[in-house]
Amino acid sequence: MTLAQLNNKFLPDCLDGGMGVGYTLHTCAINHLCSVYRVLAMEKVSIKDIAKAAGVSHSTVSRALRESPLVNVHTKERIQDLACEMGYSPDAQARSLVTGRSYTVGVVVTTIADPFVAEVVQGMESTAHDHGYTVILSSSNSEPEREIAAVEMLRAKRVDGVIVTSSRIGALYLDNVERIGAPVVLINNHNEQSGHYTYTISVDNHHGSLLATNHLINQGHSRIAYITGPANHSSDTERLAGYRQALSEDSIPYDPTLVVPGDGKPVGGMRALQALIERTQPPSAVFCYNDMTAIGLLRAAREAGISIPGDLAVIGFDDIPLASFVCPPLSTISQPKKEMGRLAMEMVLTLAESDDPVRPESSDIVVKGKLEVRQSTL
Amino acid sequence: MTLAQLNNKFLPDCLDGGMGVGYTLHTCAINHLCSVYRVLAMEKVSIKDIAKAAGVSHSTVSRALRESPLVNVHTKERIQDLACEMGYSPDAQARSLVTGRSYTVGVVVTTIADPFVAEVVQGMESTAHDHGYTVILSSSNSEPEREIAAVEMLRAKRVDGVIVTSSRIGALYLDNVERIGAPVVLINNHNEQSGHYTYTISVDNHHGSLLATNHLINQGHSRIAYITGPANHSSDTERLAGYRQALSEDSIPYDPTLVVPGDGKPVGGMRALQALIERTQPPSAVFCYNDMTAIGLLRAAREAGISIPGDLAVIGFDDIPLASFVCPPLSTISQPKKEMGRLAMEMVLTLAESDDPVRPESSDIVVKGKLEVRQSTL
DNA sequence: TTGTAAGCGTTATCAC
DNA sequence: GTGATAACGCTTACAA
Repeated sequence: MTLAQLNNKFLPDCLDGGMGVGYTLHTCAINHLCSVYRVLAMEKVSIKDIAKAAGVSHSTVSRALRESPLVNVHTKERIQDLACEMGYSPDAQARSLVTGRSYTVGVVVTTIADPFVAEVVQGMESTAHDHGYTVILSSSNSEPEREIAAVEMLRAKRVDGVIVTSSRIGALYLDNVERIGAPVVLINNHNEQSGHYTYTISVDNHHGSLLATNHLINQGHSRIAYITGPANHSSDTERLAGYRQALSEDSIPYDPTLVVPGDGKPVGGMRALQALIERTQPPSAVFCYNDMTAIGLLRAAREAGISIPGDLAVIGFDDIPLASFVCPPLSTISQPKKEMGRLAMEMVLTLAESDDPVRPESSDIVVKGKLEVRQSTL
Repeated sequence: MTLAQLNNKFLPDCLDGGMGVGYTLHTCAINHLCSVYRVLAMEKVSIKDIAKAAGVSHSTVSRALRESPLVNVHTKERIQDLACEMGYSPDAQARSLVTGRSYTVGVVVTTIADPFVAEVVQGMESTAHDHGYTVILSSSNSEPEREIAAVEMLRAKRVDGVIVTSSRIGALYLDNVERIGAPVVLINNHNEQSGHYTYTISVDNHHGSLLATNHLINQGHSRIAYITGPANHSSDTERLAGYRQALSEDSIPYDPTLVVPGDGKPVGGMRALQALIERTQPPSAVFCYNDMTAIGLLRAAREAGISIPGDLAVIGFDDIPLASFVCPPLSTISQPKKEMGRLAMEMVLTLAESDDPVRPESSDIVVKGKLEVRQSTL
């Protein structure tokens, strides 16, 4: 059976919908047809191959495949069937080369293994998907040079936009941002001296901190400790400030020795608990920079025989999925993670799709966290 | 100052290393130079622009930028400096179009918010990075048609390979796999009737199940329940089989009523506990399909006032990060998640880079889990 | 050592 | 309606 003969056997309902971007081709029934087609499909079939087989020019094929009205409905169908039979898959790169849009956005994270990050990324991916975009994932491991290398790589891949979570890069970054050509939005940016000419999504750390500290105060605590996060993160500075404001609003004197250093990870929380219980006058409650810190603290407390919340009330920040499953379930400030991912993606797509060459100077969305009361403070 | 004049001001140490793929361009000191360059960088600069500025042909530029030996060392330097100054970024898509390699692999997951998946993906991403590849992430939400659409999209993006985790697609898939043109490796494939002409990485479910059940038996238990995972997953079938074999090896009669349905999620575990304690003769130990199930069960037990492991010993499967932090810390079978991600990525890259057109019929790597004893069984 | 030209798979602008 | 033809930015023979 020759190719010409096969080409005459058109399948009627080969396509199950408009081809649009051409991703629905797979549904055609040809899958189960003559194995000769398999072989044909092996060799990448291009628009030109279809043109040759259909006896038309490649531009006609292009039009037919993109549902252009500028093509005879009959030949359009014929071409679509043929494309389907031959196992055609449009080359997104070639298309991007001429259209200038890749329908791809780059996402730079510290590590995807961080449950907080993972949920944010899920929000991003799903909204990207809804808009017909795909996501390139890149990890920075919190190393600035890896982060900037990732951005450069994304530039080479001609992404339509970039989202960076928990960026460590500040002023140095901005120069690169201007060169990248695609919009860059930062989510929970951790750098102190940024905040000019950028697009950001971030949680209101100060507000969340007020919620957490006030909750502890309302529970009757007045000796309240704060375990810090990693140094030089603006989020930590802001959370500390909120903690101090809550204290002062209730006329509770601020005791700097009750601020003990952590690192945003369980081990930091474990060490912090040690430091706290060694004090002559330990606190009755503690507000931790984040849930991971609180969870480490919880674990150390269990090992040290300290009852939570009896001896010590504990509240965290983030509301990672783990928080409600630890023992006791952890009170915390819930960040709308998926929502933030969604917002970041929508912002970057809006920027990418605006044909207005001059973008707004900056755009910063601040979302508010929510107090989640669980057993660790009751 | 004209472009020509600027072009004469070559920066000496503009590049800090071999250009290779051209991702190190950003490090050049020009960042802080004349703002005229900024403007130039705004308009995408191509190899031809550099050629024009340098007064050579664009092929010479191409060679210079790729460290080809076929170019005068002096002009090479001149061109590299120029490229750097002008803020050149190579177009990976254009390059891919001609070389046929995109240095990109697609990763399809159920959801990245699953901590198990996230860790596997981290293993993938980091080894991809080490090999100079990038990762496109796509979520299937466990919906077969979304999964297959994702694969089709990846085909359009001309990825060099695809990794699918926890695939639900079976025979139907294989046809598509043959058409994709790029190697596809499945990791912890969940489909019953697959297992021919594919490349897979999976954990030895049967073996892990033996470990878990034997551990419970060694602890003196003989009434041991099993909470199943989602229906029709081969992993569940295999774990159940391992459980049964362990029982029979110790001459413990198999009681089908001790196998209660779960769904692989906490809620399934919570419901399962309810079912167990309502029995006249409840089990003294329970082996859960996975950690999420066990964690739900733990929580329900706490609420029902059942002591773990006093009243009921519990063991899970997976060893997600959460497992060691719940209360009591959960005994489980640890899957080498990052390792599996690494193996999958290396397999797909090996397949992609082998210029041998005929690939091995199939290649299946089975890794063994490890018993992780914690307080929930002691 | 360098330049010319062809081509990768598209879309887009013209004519016809 | 359709078909040449020219891009898009790059690599790579083949010539010079």
